[in-house]
Amino acid sequence: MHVLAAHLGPPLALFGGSLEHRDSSSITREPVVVGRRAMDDAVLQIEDAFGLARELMAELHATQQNDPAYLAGCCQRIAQAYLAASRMLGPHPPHGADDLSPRALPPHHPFGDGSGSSHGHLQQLELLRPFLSGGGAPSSAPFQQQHLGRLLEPSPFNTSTTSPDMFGAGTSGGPVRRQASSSRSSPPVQPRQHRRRRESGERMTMMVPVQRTGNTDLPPDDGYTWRKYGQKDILGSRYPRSYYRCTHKNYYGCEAKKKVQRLDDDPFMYEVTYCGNHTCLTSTTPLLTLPAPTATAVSTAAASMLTNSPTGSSAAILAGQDLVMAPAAEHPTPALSTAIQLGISWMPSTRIGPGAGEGSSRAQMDLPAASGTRDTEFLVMDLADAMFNSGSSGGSSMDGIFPAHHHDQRDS
DNA sequence: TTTATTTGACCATT
DNA sequence: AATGGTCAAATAAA
Repeated sequence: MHVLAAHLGPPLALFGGSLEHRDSSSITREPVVVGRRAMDDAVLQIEDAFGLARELMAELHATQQNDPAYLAGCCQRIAQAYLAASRMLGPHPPHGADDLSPRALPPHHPFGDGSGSSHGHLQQLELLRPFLSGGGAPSSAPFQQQHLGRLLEPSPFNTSTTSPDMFGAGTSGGPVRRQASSSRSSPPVQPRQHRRRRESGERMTMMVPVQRTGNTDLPPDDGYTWRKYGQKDILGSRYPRSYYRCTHKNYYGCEAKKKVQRLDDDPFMYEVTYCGNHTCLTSTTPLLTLPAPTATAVSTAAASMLTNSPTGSSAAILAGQDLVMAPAAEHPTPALSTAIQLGISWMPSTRIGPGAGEGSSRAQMDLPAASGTRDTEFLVMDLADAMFNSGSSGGSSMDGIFPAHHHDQRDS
């Protein structure tokens, strides 16, 4: 419960906020003709399905797996994911596929719309998975995946096996573009694989005020650690746009990204666009400082958020540690409010030390607090998590902890 | 020495 | 061709 609530922090707040639900039309597609893009999407879909299956496999050997309803839900999600892939690959859906007719988005894509289908509720819960870190039924072991996710190795599809263009185009194998300035002897130069700009489907945009303390040039911390990988001047915008990816990409293959851009007409406000979901799972420990909400309340909040129109006029503003419901907000459900409050409470405890602003991308250290309700396993998890978060994100110091997780050699 | 940021080039998409 | 997104060498910072 604590653990679940921990991940209802800032990210969950996004769902009640001034989101712009952007839909990439390329995701909703007709599968009849399997073109290259459709094929790519199908592969991604399969990867997603496989990831879910892996999670279930890992969980089967974990501690709390004997909830039939929960397991059934897991199986159903996996089946949905595979069926989605199947549909993308051909015009003839398998028998009974309609019942499980998935969405056009990958099963755990955070920002799918999940509306209008009979299984919308399930989808909606699934959409929250990266934020809830528990995609199961609300009343059944809702936070198992919190730990499950950390036990998981990086998914195979997060390596270069299936997406070499995205993950394997590093200095080790890919073409060297700046050979003139490179002192290394370059390996046999192959034609650079065209970088496929993965269609992340939908993105979520929110307005975030500048930090009110410290360096106001930094966009506020959102609870995750990010590493800046680019900056671009945008046509018609006074301020450049910054590109961030999750700091933990190299170890957990976390593909979460975000773009941050200052608004022209309001320099004290940032537009933050999140793309992709976190597979790294950030620290669970901040939860310990919270009063424990019921799993039902949290799950209801999540579902309520998602059943509300994502493009609704409710404007949640994440202001560093504050999340403010703008006056224009439509009537948020009580559960929604609860979840948002959880998010608020979560923020301050996640940062220790200077440079906590996201711009600095400094590591965070979350020390596990004593809790009589958590068993030893959880404490070990927290310890590992603390190590995870305290360690540098890309360096060799992590090798001793997660030696097997080095799939992306690009910038290591 | 290690890690993060900067920044210009490259690439995909429109 | 224009534009936005990403890569990766160079550089800065810790």
